[in-house]
Amino acid sequence: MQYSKSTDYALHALLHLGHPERHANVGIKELSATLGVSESYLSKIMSKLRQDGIVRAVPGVNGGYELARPAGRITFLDVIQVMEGREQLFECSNSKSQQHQLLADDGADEPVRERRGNGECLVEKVMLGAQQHLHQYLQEHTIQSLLDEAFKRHFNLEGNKK
Amino acid sequence: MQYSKSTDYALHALLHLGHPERHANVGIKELSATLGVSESYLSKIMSKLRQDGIVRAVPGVNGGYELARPAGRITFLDVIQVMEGREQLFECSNSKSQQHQLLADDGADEPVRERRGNGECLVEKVMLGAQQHLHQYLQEHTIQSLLDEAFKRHFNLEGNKK
DNA sequence: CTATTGTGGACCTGTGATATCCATAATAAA
DNA sequence: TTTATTATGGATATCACAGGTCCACAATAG
Repeated sequence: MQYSKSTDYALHALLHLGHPERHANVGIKELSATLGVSESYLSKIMSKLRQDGIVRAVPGVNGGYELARPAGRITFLDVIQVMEGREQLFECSNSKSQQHQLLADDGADEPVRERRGNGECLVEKVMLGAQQHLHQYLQEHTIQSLLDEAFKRHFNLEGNKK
Repeated sequence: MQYSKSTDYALHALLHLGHPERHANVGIKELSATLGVSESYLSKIMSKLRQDGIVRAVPGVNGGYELARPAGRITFLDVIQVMEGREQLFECSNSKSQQHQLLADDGADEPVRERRGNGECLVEKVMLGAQQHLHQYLQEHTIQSLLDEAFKRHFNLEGNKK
């Protein structure tokens, strides 16, 4: 259970695009060279980011990519969901509510069922909670906030050197 | 990016074993029938749980499985890590610290590097934070806490019916 | 000794991640 | 308008892994 390399590449590419002293359009060549990823593969990723409105792309001479909105409004969650899809973290495979009566007192009049009629599995419920926690955290971190952090460190290091 | 079915099966199997009115050893046949999963596949999963000390197994007539420790000390995280492995949620693939200078001011004297010499990638750092949040949540939920929740609901429903 | 029950290895299949290559479309500059 | 540049999308290849089956073997109770 790990985020894919595509997500890695996407995040780093966006950080490059979000750099304050970038010119408007960054070509796939520059991105490819910077990240050390092949142009062909990286362009697939950028294409996906474009389809989901994270970046804009312009073909032709001097074309390239740029962020479609301010870096502060591109969250980690946004990027991850584009690359990894929006399925939920966990799905109970016993959705047919078969003999899913984990807690059935055999022979009792009122078996306690772990899953109730409304298709609600308690395991799934816990995992949904986990997912919500995760997503909330990922939403609080944006391309911009990471850039800020990087610059903060830069200046701290500068200060220490003197 | 989703937890595997094995994790699903494992959690449900443990809930079955954790049921207060279970006899000591539950055979693979009973588990298989309850979960609706083939014996052969489920036994692989139980084997794994045994190797990691989550359950105990005894072969032979009247053999079967039982929890190796109280249900309150078997957390969701425990189970997930057995089934999914213990790799971290995200790993920066640019570990060779190549030209990973995402924030390099071209031509500036002091390029700000997103990754510093100590192999610390800021993207990875954010993701590690996410992982910690997730793990903390998953550690707070145990097989026992889910059983308790199920029984609580049971009695609430009972009350409503009268 | 025998029936029962878990263990572990070999094997199979489909799917998805990672990646490459190429033809095509769009665009700016000459 | 032509040409060079740059992004797009389809086809394809490879590989690992999830999910699953089958079987021989070991351990155990009666």
